[in-house]
Amino acid sequence: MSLTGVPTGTEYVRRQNTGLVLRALRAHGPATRTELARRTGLAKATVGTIVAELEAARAVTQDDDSVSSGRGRPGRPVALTGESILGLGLEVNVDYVAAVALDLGGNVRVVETRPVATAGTPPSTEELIELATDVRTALMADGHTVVGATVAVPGLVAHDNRTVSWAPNLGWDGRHLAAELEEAFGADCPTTIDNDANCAALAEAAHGVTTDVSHSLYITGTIGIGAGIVQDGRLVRGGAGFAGEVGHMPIGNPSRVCGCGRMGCWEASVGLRAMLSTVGIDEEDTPLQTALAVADLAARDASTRAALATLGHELGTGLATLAAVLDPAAIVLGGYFVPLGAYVVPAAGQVLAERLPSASIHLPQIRLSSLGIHAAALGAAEDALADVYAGTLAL
Amino acid sequence: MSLTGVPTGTEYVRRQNTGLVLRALRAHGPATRTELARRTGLAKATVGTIVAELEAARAVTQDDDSVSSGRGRPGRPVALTGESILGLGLEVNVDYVAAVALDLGGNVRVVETRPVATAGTPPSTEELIELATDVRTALMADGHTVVGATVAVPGLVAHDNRTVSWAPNLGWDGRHLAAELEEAFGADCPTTIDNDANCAALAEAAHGVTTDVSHSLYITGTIGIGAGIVQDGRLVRGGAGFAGEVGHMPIGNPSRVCGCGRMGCWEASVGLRAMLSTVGIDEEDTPLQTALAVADLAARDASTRAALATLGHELGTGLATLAAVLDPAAIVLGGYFVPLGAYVVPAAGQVLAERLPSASIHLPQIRLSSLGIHAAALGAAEDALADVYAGTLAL
DNA sequence: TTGACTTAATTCAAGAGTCGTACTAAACCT
DNA sequence: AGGTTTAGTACGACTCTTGAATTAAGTCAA
Repeated sequence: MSLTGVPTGTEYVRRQNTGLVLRALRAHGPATRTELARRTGLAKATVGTIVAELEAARAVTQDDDSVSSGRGRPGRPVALTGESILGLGLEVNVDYVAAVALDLGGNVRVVETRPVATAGTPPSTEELIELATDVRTALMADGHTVVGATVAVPGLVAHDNRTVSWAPNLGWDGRHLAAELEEAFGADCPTTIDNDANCAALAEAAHGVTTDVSHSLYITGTIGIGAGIVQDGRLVRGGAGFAGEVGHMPIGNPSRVCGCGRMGCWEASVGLRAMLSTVGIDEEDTPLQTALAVADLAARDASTRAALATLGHELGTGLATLAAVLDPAAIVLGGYFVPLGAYVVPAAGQVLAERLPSASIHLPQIRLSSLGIHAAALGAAEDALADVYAGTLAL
Repeated sequence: MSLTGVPTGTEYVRRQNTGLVLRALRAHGPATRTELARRTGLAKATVGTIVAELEAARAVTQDDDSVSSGRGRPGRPVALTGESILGLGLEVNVDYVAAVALDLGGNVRVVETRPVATAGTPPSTEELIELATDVRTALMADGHTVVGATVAVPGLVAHDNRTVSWAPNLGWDGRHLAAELEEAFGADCPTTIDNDANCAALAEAAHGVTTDVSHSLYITGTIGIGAGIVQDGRLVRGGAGFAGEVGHMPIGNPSRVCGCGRMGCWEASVGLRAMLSTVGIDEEDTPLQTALAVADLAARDASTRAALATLGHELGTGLATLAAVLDPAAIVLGGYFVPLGAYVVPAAGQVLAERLPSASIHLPQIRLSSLGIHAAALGAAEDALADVYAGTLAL
């Protein structure tokens, strides 16, 4: 309990209220100044000056067509513009690097994916930096301003959100990735790093299936299992930034050997490899293709369906544990679970309901991710814009 | 992602900075205005006006003895006073109700415990209200101001922090406890409710063994097992307020029958009853007395020590799971674990270390609670003062 | 077509805060 | 007794929000 907080001045108030206006525009769409005053609780005069400032910063634009609501002077709505301020989201994975640019209106402006240069080896830092700088320079050439970048990494990210602590699939121990990217960008483009599950959780909360709740849990499902935890709209990161490393929880079949060498890890029961070995299918190029092949088989074969139900049972056991600890309103399954949802979710949901700590506790809903392959990159872009919506960033 | 936040004015800035000054005084003790300016980063003039305001509100007092540091005009330090502003913490348990009054300086002014009126039955709401009003009127007669009250309840508390959702040990389903207490207090004394594990976690973070970290996990150990989760100095409460209900996680010996009727709940392996049945001792009046008796036996008997080590192993399995999810810097064991720490912690720590998701992750320290029986009530009192330190409360 | 009406947006002065500078206060040192 | 040094205050400049007054821009009805 050391001293926390910084001295606050009146400019802080302006920033706070600017963020409020931006969030009001994002949450409920374009609106006149008067309507914004109603939404935010600010005085009309205040909204007026804030909107003027945002207009000068090219964050919002005046809609030309004035909207009349019957009587009186018609209002001139302002809308978040996609032309100026963008957040850049980057994603590194074992077989590709990807970039997503998101504008203030919540629209995806750019999506670019590049497969790894030499197949079989993970991408190098250079490949990521090249993609990032390419996309950024292209955007700037079009007159956009990239206010920040965030990289989603499959691995442990230190609490400073600037250093990769451990990414065994990439072989990137302890890299100062954020600093390297900032240097490559040259100019002012603050860059942070985050875990891919965290980013995906943010993406679902902002654009996916958990926009309606503020406490959610995202489960990645590939070879490893990870979690992104959202509580009160904010990510739970843990003391050192390593929260959500749920793949190696001692849950599920205790006799299964995990890739980490231990026995009984959760991902040894519900990870992709475990699923394949119970179903008896070979791995394809990507987790998603593999899952689709399994889904195909399950549609025809009852024993495959039974195996997937068993896996769903183990999945539910872990979800019940997580739900007891975190009490999420919704749990989102991502990765390979998405194509197999029909076969896995019922069993998981049943275990979840059975193991609820008390009947008074609302059963968390299990939902399937809707964002597809670029969830993490999208969440990273959202994160890059977070400072803008928070009002922290001077525009 | 709905619209969050409220309009902010300049008075908000004052409140924020007032909280900053109060926290600076709490964290590092009495100080002159100049020293406070240095600690907080505020201008000397600002500190001057804030201190004057706090003095008028009788929150701080001028130390009479001016402290000279060699040259120059000596400073006149101000200190948080214990005479005026107090937080009232209340605790309900199966066999007693307790009250703790805490002043701004962090000193406990009053501790009062009342055993349940009719032995064998849990306390009634009336007994709690009587204790609360008695203590409060006595404090007010002495000229103190009670700025708020918080009740620690062994059970589920709804997210509004005003309603008990489920307290099977008390038989208090759905009570509007906060409203009842506020009515009994009559005047202005905002009252909230919180889970006892949450309160104890707060107490340890403010006055116990986790003052040095901002991410911690508190485990209660009585008949049931609960957890209080602190992340970034704030409690993690979950979507409906039910986070930390870890007693019924499916962890540990799956063949053990839990009091809830299910199999394999964690508390069926590490709860007090489970411990007693493995050790072969009868329950005494309170969990603590029971634990002391067991500790006594363990000091002499090797098989008891072995049984406790086994229990420690199951404890460690659950802690490893929790650590993987939450990444706390420290884990605090409370309740009956405290007297048995020497026999239980080594085994638990070993499992925790073995099951760490990655070698890159810092091993959470296992610590024993230092606050004794009144941890929850103390944490409740701390919670009642939280608004003051946050600067939210007008004094 | 014109004037009343209604609603949107801006202007303006008042009030609340912080901050840096200048100034006063209170000790010690020589 | 006067100089030096540090603590605390007074004051004007600046920022920000707010409510009231004012201006702007439509509809509606006669």
